[in-house]
Amino acid sequence: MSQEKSVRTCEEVIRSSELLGGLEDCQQASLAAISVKQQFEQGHRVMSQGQSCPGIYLLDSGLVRIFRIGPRGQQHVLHLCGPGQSFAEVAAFGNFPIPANATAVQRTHCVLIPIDALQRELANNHELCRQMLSSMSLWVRHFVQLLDDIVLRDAMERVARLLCDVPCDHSGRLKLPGPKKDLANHLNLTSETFSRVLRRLNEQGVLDVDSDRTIRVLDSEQLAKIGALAR
Amino acid sequence: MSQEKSVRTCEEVIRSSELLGGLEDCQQASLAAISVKQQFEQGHRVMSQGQSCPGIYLLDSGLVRIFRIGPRGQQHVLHLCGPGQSFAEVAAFGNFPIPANATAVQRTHCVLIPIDALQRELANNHELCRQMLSSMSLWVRHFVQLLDDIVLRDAMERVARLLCDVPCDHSGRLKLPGPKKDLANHLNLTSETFSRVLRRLNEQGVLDVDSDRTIRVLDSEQLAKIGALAR
DNA sequence: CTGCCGCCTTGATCTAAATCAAGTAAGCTT
DNA sequence: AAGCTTACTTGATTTAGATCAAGGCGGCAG
Repeated sequence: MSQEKSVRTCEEVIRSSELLGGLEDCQQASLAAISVKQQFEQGHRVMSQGQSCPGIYLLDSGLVRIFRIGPRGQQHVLHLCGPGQSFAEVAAFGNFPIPANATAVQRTHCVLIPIDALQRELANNHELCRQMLSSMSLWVRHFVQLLDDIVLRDAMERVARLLCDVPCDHSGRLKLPGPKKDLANHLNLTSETFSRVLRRLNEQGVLDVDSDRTIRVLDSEQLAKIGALAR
Repeated sequence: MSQEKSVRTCEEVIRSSELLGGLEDCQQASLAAISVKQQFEQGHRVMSQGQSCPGIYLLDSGLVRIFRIGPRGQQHVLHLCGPGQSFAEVAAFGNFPIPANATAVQRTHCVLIPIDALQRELANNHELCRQMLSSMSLWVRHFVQLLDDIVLRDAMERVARLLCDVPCDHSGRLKLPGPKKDLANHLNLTSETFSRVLRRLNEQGVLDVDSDRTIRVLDSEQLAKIGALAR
């Protein structure tokens, strides 16, 4: 139900993507021309570490878990990739093998911009290059922030931060962008700890956990303070 | 003593830098033409979070600690920047305020490529753009690796990895690239833990700690195994 | 309807590494 | 040479969060 989103064209997906949405129409069109639509069922592997990079994936709908695996088989979720976001860009621009794994958390529709066409475009299109350089800089900054969220902040601070970053409707209601266990893991917490933190925030009157993945923020002031929003 | 390195010209420093060493001579020359030499004394602040980015710093000699500060004043060392390396590139390319602090660990000589000249060069020089895009991709990969070293590996594994990455002379002797406390902090360990891990590796016959910052690797096989070098 | 399987919650216990607390040693400045 | 300071080592104790264990609850397959 509500899976009729896949009617969007490649060009529409490109236009509404964070990575390429800023390009001019003609550039978007030329990328769209050589793009391919792909669909992944829930739980299916999208790519694996070490593979050569097929290109850039842009998400139309669904959710993809990007993760790495440790020496004892533990997973770490680098990124929960939602609609409008992209993955495998880093390997595509850097021309190295895929550095992480990806599986579909839900059924997912996406557009693949094949690597060779992309490289051709990059070789010719200076403006594209400049924009992607800027995007990659932001991406470095993002990971640096994640890194020292994990290093410098405790469990409650990390969760508060996450909640502050999730878009929130008029009445302070927000929807978690994925399963709690994946969100927790992304913050380097167990789902147990995540759950306990939410409860404590609830007890302190900062939050109200509605239905499963919906949360109402009662005191966004306090939440921001816990998150220590002096980046 | 041995501080006579500062005789190198801007162009020489650019040529031997990891970031810009791959450029053509004429490009290097044009950047050198507008570069400025700077010197920082031990302990001096080079830049602070939130400042606007003055440009790219390339290290000629010395050592710079790049770090962020947590809500309780704790530091996290993102990068110990040595000769040939650079810092502030990310903010320069992304055009945002400096996201970290920097102080000189020792007296440091470096070359600053001012931001405006750099931006001009980037606007005109497609090849430069492409190379920097590739560099930033590698930089993302680097931080992702650091991130899940910290998340997925225990203290001994992290230290083993660090030691494997440090260049090592013919007879297995290597020199730590900075003070132990900074290296430890970079791996999200205290210097106490770092010290204890080295002792254990010594007891296990993998290492022999020579003088203060020099270590002889006795069993590099074993060291690599502990580091789980299946990236 | 029933049984199973993920996801989540909650409580009890455990543990890796932090923190605290002494030192030692090397490099300075005076 | 005496006195500082900074880097490092080593041991004892603490702790945040992980792990283990036991349900609860909702969805969906049969």
